[in-house]
Order: sequence, then structure tokens, then C-alpha cells
Amino acid sequence: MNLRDLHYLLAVADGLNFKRAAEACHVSQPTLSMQIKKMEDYLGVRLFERTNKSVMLTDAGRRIVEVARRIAQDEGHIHAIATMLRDPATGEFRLGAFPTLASYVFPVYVPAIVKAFPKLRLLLIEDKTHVLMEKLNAGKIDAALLALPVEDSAFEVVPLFEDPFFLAVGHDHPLAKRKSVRTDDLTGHKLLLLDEGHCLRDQALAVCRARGAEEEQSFRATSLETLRLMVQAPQSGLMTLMPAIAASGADWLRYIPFAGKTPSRTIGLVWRKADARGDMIGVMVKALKAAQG
Amino acid sequence: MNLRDLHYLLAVADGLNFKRAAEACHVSQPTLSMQIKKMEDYLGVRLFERTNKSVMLTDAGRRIVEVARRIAQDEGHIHAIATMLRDPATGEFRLGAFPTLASYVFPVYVPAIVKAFPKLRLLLIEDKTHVLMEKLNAGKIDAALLALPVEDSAFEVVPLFEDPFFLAVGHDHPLAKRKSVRTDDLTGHKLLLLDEGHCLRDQALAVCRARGAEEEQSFRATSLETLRLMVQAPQSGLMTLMPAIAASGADWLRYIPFAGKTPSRTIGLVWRKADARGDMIGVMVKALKAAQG
DNA sequence: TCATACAATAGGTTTAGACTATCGTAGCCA
DNA sequence: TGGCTACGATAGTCTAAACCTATTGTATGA
Repeated sequence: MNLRDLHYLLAVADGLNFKRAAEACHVSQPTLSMQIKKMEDYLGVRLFERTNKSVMLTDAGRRIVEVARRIAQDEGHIHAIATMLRDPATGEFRLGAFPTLASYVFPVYVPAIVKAFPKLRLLLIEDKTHVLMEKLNAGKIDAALLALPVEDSAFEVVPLFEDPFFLAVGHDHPLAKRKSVRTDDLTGHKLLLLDEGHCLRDQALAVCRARGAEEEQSFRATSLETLRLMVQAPQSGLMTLMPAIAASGADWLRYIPFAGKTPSRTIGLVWRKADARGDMIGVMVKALKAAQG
Repeated sequence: MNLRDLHYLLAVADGLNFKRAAEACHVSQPTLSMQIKKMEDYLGVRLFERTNKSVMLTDAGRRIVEVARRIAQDEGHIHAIATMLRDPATGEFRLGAFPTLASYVFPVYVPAIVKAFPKLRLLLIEDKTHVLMEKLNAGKIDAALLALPVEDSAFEVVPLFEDPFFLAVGHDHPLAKRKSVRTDDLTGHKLLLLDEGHCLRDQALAVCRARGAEEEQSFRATSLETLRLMVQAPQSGLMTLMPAIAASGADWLRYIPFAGKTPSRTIGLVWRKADARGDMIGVMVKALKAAQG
């Protein structure tokens, strides 16, 4: 059976006349006769009762036409969906970002994306880096904002901005009065970090470990907010690395810039190379860069 | 687009693997690749995102698969309908009979048909002869019990039984005491008939008109029951022809048989020659004949 | 680095859908 | 009654599309 045949069936059922139905289908009358006959043979039931003078639906024909009509409608729906989504800037777009980034970049990026692609339904996903990469791989999200480098040949990666780190300490911390610090100055101080799995933890460790800063082992924060509260607690003696993007100033921490070569992380957009919407994502990257400008 | 292609689409969507999908569809992998690609070109949207290592649905693909699944289901429904109705003795069968016959033959015939064709859904239609013939022609009913002859080359006709007429009179009618009558005896008596359009009227007229029986002009009955009541009314002086099948005896009329050549009507079953269920209707005729004993 | 797994491509064969021309039948009108 | 028209069915041929096998290209993993 064939969708075309179903349309032939419907055409004959509508006009109850093979010649006119053939015209409506833009085929010859014998073609139509043949195909209907073939369909009847295939289904094993007569669909039309035909004489030289009249054509009418059989009981089976009537019922089958009913279903065929629904199929034809659904076929129309498929075309409608395809037409709508032919423009890549329509449909859904699922964008991920890891937790210590999401709340700071989404407020800037989302309006930019919505403005650039008003017909795109944007869905935001906040998860740890490795979960995002799995989801990206599995097609559960379409792109992710991640800290670079991302080593995966299946992904396309574009850097968006540098996010420098500040040293964050409480007001009574030994380093609190410094105008700037060098990474060497961290040696011997106690460092509080996020819990395992947060990429900010790894980034901070990469900066500090070589310098002999000693990680506070009794506690690891599970969110930036907790981290902030722990560090600013009186007599904590703790410090942490805080990304500039998260250093709002609306708290009681001291954020001290690094002198010399400022440690930083690079944030980029990552998506699947195989994604057919690659071109659109390229345009999206431009919109994002413009937004942070 | 093609139903086959939709099945290919579903197979790939289910397994997310072209090779296995091809096996499931009993075609080669290149065929599947080709057809999917062709479909994507036709619709103008990418349905799958493919790499060497993985296949996943695009947003468009996901939505279209949803509709395709419904279409596949409906295709199944068409097969189910065809399988069910492949046996002619299933589905609906609409049987008509004219009013002065219906109430007397249906109680006998319907159980016989139901017994012979238990899967047939029998629908009964009661209407005047010419309406039944129109409906039969238009395919609105499948067969009709009519008084013969039926002159229409499009119809198949089989006589079922002879229905002799009685002369029906009230107890005080001049002919009430007769053991039998001849058609000549009707001359000069007042005849009450059914309204225009009832075939019993025409049949009775055919019997009586030649004999000079005088039709009561002031009133025509619209049902056999009314006719009965009018004739049996004291001092009515009316008579009518009553088919044997309707002469129940459970009323106050005298039913007098005709001597010599008894006038009668022939009742037969009529259906369209072109009806594919002709064979089944032939079997039905046998069942009807058996039922009337 | 070789073997494996996967989808895409190339080239040739078969099938099915399409065409034109014609038939067969019934209804209509002169 | 004979010829005209309208209708669907049939016959024979052509072509496009669906299919096959064989091969390519590219990752992954031992």
C-alpha cells in the first residue's frame, strides 16, 4: 500500500467518478483504475461497487476511506511540521550551562538569543560539566556553555570570553589588605573549594595546587553562595578563587585581583559538529559575543 | 512521500542504527540510507543527525516520527478492517422492506439471517417501495424485500414466497357469510385502500379495478392497522384486500378466501447485481426460504 | 597500526507506476 | 434501430524510482 494510492482512493470516494478523480490526481483514468484494483487485490476486499453508470463505496470502502482520510490529514501535518522547521531558527533549542556559570550568563545571553531568533523556543538546562557533555552527546541538549578546553572531536567549540579569577577572602584575612596578589602569595593559606564535579573546583585547583596552597579538607561547598558565606565568616582564615563574573560586590568579601599574569578560565559555546543547525549556531555565537560587548 | 518510507523512518528512529533498521525492514542498508535521505530532501529538513558512531533524531525528526507513528497505526487499522470484512458475512447489511410487509416478515427472517450470519450486523429499513429502490440504487441499503416484478436490469431478483390475498370484511358486510368469493363477487362493493405510494394499494387495485369494485374516495388509510379498524367498523359496508401474511385472525374481521385462481402477490429479495457480496446474498436467500418453511 | 563498525556512495538491475490506445457495455436520441 | 456518448476495464509499452551488491570513507578500540 502507498500514500499515493490512498489519495486515489479518496479522490474516487469524493467524486464517485474515475475520470474526474483521475483529473484531480493528475493521472490518466486507466492508471487510477489499475491502482484502485491493485489496492483491492492487496487488501482482499472490494472498495467500490462499480457499474458502467455508477460508482459507490462498499461497506469496507466506507470504513477504509474514513481511516485513509485521517492518514491524509496526518501527511499534511508532516508537511506542516517540515515547512515550519525548515527554517533552523524555529523549534526548540536546549542550551546548557554549568551551575557556577548559568545564573550569571543566562540573564545576559537569553535576551540576546530571543532577540536574534524570536521563533526559537529556548530551553535552559543547568547541570555539571560532565553531565552536560553526556547530554550534548546524546542529543538531549543542543549546545552548552562550558569552560574550555573541551577535548572531543565530535564537538564544535567557540570561545566566548575570558573570565579572570579574583582571590576572595574575608575582611580579617591576612591577605585582605593587599591591592593585588601573585599566585606565590597563596602558599600556606587555607583554600576552600566547591565539591567534586564542579569544574570551578578543578580550575581553582589548577591555579593553586602548584603554589602549595593547602585545601581545607573538612568541608567542601556545594554552591557558590555557600562558598561565599564560609569564606566571609569572621576568623575563618579561608580563601577561595572567585570568577570575576560571580564577583558581584554585593557581599562582605574582599576580591583581590592578581598581579601579573591573571589566572582565568575561558568560557565557550560547545555543540555537536553533526548538528544540521551549525550555521544557525554560528550566528548565535555572534549574537552572544555582541551581547557581552 | 511513501508509507514504506515512513516505516523506514520509524525503524531507524526505534533502533537509531541503519543496519539493524534495514534488517528489520528486510532491505539493504544503502537502500535505507537512500530513502531516508530522499525523504529529508523532499521535506527539506534533516530528520537524523548522523555521525559514524551514532544516529539521533533532530527536533524535526522527533515531531515527524510522532505523526508517522500515528499513520503507521492507521495503516494497521486499514488492514484490520480489510481482514475483518474480507469475509462477506461480516460488517453491516442493510435490509429494507415496505411497511405492509416489514412487520410480518422481519420477525421470521431476522432470526434466520442472524443465525446464518452471526457476524453480520443487520440493520432494518422500513420504507415505501419506490424509496427502497432508490436507496438500493444509491447503495444506502444492500437488499430489499419487495413485491415482484421488479423491472430494473441493475438488480438481481429472487422470489421468496407467494402471499395470497383474502377479502377482508366486517361481520355485518353483505359478503361476510361467504365461505369463499370470486373476484366477480366484488363488483359494486365499496373498497377501502391504503394511501398513494403503498404497493399494497396498487396490487389490490390491479385485482379489483377490472371487476368494477368502487374505491371509497373520501378516505385512504395510511397503515394496515387503520385499514383494519375502518373495515371492521359496524355498518361500514367496506371491504379490502388483505395479504395472508397480515391476516392474523386476532381481530374482528372476516377473511374470506378466493375460490379458483387466488389473487396473490409475489414477495422477493432484490439486490444490486454489482454488489460484491452477491454470493453471500445467494446463501442468505436459501436461509430465508428455509426459515419460512 | 590494524581490524571493526558504521553510514554514504557508485553503478547496474528489477519493478511498479505511468502513459496511449482500445475494448465492452449501457444509456440516449434521432 | 443504429449510431453517439460516457464510463470503467484491459492491453502493451516506457520510464523512473526502488532495490541490490560492491566499495568508500571515517571514526573507535584492541
